Amino acid sequence: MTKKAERTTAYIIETVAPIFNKHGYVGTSMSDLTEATGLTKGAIYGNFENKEALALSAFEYNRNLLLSAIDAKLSEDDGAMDKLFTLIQFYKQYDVFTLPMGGCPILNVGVDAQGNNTLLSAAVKETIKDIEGKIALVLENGAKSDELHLSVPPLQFAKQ
Amino acid sequence: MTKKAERTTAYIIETVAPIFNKHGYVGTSMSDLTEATGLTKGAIYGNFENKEALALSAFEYNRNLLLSAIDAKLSEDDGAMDKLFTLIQFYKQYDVFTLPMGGCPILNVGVDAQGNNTLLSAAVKETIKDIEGKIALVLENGAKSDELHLSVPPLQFAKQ
DNA sequence: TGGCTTACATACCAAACAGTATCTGTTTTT
DNA sequence: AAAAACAGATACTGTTTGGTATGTAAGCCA
Repeated sequence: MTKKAERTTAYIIETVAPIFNKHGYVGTSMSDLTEATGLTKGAIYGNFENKEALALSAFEYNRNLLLSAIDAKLSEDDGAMDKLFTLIQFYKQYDVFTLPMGGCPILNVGVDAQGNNTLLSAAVKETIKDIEGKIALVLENGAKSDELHLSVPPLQFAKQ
Repeated sequence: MTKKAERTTAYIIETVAPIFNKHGYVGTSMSDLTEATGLTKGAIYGNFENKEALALSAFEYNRNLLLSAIDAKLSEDDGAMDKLFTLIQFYKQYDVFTLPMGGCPILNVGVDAQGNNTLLSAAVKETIKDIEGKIALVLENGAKSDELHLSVPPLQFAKQ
């Protein structure tokens, strides 16, 4: 059986992730989090070093949700063109997908952390590169498509 | 001669606008603003009712900067297609234009105020409609172009 | 130039902030 | 079942928050 603390750590992240995503880092207070989780500050600070570490974990949680959803969509089809098509389909209903986590985490955290939080900002940039890499891979594997993928990928995320 | 208070009110807005735009509403403290302006809280609260009113004025200041820049670009040419072209040119160097005001105010304030600030959020929506209206007008005036302008306009701003 | 008015500074407030030291109850392990 | 380890609650810290009441100096008009 998983240790008690591991479960509450996961529980905290799950509960806290959409709140951080909606209200931003500075816009989310520890009181908001204790209220939402039903736990106390002692419990939260027992599982996370500080607020920033918690926010980082929360972002990574949302980020993984998003990345695995993309991976799932990409593995549905075989052809490169088909992959791209379902990916575009996915981004067309992107807002309903990101609704439960409080909007696009990349956009929200990206804007929020811009001038405030170095660590979060770096994590966002890395995630964007990750997704760009995934798309670039699809393009490269499809030998029929040209190499315009250098300028196109960034536009994909901004659309939402 | 303009009254003293009017000038300091304008000075406060000019100084404060990029700060609010960069750090967000909650991310900007009154201390940040007193430090940046060199004034005291008494001075600021003498010219603005509260923090929210100040943030709103700051956004409207950035918004006007943006809108008048668009208007200036649009009045350069005559033909509808030419107007659209220079508009796209403008959005291609949009990031360097919005750099002095701390990034795109619509995106920044829009994301920041999403779940937090009703007034700011409404002001952003109104601004987006304004810009959409300007583009729609260009499309309508050019009789040669179709009426795809219902779905296209929203994409223009997200690109940055 | 005098006296009224406006503009700004000073000093302060209660509330909320992130964070922590300590204690107690509950799991594990032996 | 007893001992050791751990998870979580309580109660508190110093600091910063937005906001204000009062004091003072500058601006303005007669």
